[in-house]
Amino acid sequence: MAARSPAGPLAPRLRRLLTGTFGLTALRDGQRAVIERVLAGGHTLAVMPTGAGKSLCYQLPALAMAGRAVVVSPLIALMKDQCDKLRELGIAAVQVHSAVPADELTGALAQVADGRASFVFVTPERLADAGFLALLKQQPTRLLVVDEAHCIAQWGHDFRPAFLELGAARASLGRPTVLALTATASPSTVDDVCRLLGIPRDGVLSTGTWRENLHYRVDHVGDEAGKLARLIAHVQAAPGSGLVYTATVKAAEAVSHALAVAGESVGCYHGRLPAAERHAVQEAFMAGAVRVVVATNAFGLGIDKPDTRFVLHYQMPGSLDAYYQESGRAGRDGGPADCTLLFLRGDQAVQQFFLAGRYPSAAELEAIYQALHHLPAESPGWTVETLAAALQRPRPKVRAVVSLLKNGKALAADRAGHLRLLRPGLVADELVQLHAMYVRKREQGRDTLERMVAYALTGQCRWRALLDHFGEPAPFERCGTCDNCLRMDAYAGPAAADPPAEAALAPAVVFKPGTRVRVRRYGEGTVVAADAGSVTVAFAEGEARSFLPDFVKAARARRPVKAVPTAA
DNA sequence: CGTACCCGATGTGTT
Repeated sequence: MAARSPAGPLAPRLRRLLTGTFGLTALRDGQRAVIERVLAGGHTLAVMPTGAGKSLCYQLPALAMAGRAVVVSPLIALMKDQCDKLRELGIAAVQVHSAVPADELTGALAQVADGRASFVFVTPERLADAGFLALLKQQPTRLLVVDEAHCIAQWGHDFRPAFLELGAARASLGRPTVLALTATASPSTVDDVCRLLGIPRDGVLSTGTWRENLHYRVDHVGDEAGKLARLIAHVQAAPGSGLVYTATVKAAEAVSHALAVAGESVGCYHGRLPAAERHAVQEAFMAGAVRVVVATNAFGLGIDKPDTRFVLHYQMPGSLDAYYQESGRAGRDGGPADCTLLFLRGDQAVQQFFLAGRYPSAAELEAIYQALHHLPAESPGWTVETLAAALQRPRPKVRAVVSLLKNGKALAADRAGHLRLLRPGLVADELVQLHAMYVRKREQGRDTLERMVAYALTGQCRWRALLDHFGEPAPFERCGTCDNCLRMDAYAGPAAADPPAEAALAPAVVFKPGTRVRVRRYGEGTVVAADAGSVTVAFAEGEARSFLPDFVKAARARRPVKAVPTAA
């Protein structure tokens, strides 16, 4: 999967473009392999960290191909940025989204229709619009770029289903070369993206996830008050700029207030703030006028402050993907940075709550499907909006169901957005089958959350846990810098250097093979093997399973036995 | 208890 630059000089036309148009003398690691593969027509998913020069990976081949590139981006702000930069280079770039002023939009659409625009920046919602797609199809598209492609997996199945319709859009555009770009992708995300966009397995080029300057740690806390006190102490002790992530708007406001009271230079950022205020907080953070920003996951995409020295999580996110994305915003300048998760077991419930409301229920699917059989009064057909209003359901849910039915070829939308059933009269069984995807997604979501918790509870090297999750081999035995590695060093005995003051017993205990233990929900068994990260237990039925040490207790004592350190 | 686009309703200030 590693992106390796092929030997030999760069093709002259690429070199001319690189120096002439972009004023650069050389390509960076990983860029060349992506660019040459795309130029050869290979569908590609490029996984490279923020700041590694992802933009050039699509801009250079698009110009070299001398055809049009359609660039899908999840955020209007990102599109504006990229579009403006290309225009400054004298390149014909247009953008089509709701924030484009009417006069500019007219010109942009004209340039889309007659093919003058070399780059067309669009939201996935635009690309799902039949009217816009028809306009786009008047001219050939050579390259389809999907920026921040992990959004397909992260948002496509519920929050912004238009991402899942990229598959249909691609087919409709005549299957141009596809280039998907992202900074983080676990195997399951890679799978989603590749399947939707028709990217083959060998089209995944990755520069690797490990960054030795990030120091991970998990602080286990017993209650909310203790957590807040710990957070304040952390922030006060930490040098430089930093981010504090919370799971809710309410917590973001409470935590930023508490930090302000404690005398910290702090801003607050979440999706419920007016755009102007969000902008002001972001600018102040970037300029260093505010040292710390407390934010929900609204703060992230497109933000790059390389000298961010710490990222603290006040509440766990719902997945290790999200945790790595957010914590990975620290230390992009290569300098040392701390990534700390304040772990309170009860915080898992917040994520479970989000998960419970994420996907439409079978009853919702049924109600929406049935309503589509009857035309609304005095109207040529249902739209997502009128349907949501008539059924008094949240619009995101209606959108998700409509998208599911479209992908199942049971529904189509015309250019005005009116919905038409292609397969009326589906029986309950067939609807259940359609709904099965949501059931699977919910189960997946539970597993994903469990893995986040497992990361917090593990006694193994944090970087190993992260790399395992991203399906990458670790280039080391232990990172040597995370909290667990420091603890293991402390265990190693007096020979080791001074154990750090914060080194305490890991929450995980290590059981000797042969110990009788009791496992929650599984009953009594015998330890077969164990390390700091997991315990394998054999049960009477002859089956052996592995568990997190926290779930395993000594059979008689009914409480964790004292840690028996094995050779670390 | 979170994440964004989009679009139409309503409001504000200019000619």
